Amino acid sequence: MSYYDKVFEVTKAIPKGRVTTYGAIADFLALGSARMVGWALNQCHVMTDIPAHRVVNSKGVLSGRLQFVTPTAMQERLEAEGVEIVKHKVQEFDKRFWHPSESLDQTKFGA
DNA sequence: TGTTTGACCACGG
DNA sequence: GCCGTGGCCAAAC
Repeated sequence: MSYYDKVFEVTKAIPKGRVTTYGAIADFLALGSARMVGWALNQCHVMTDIPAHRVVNSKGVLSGRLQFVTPTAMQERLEAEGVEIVKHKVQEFDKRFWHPSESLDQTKFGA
């Protein structure tokens, strides 16, 4: 399983209405850096089953929105799941933040 | 082989 | 708020 497959697995495991960060995924998978996560997610546009809109940067900002079909698609999809977005930032980010270790077993991802 | 780029992060000015 | 710097690792050129 390559590192981006792990990123996809974790991303797909993000609960609806919750968000996580590139850094959290990188930390959970011990990939070495959050940049790998961003790069992997950049590839996800070809994957139809990856909720990449639930992944934001460390400040809760939808930094990847420009990679979606439309710059607003990411926000709209999040709002459809109950996540409020203002100025491209997740509201109540600390409450909506989800860490992979909260639901996943790290030993399943390579450890 | 070496350089640039990227949906990042943290810190500093 | 903006920009620069250093670190991170893989892909593309």
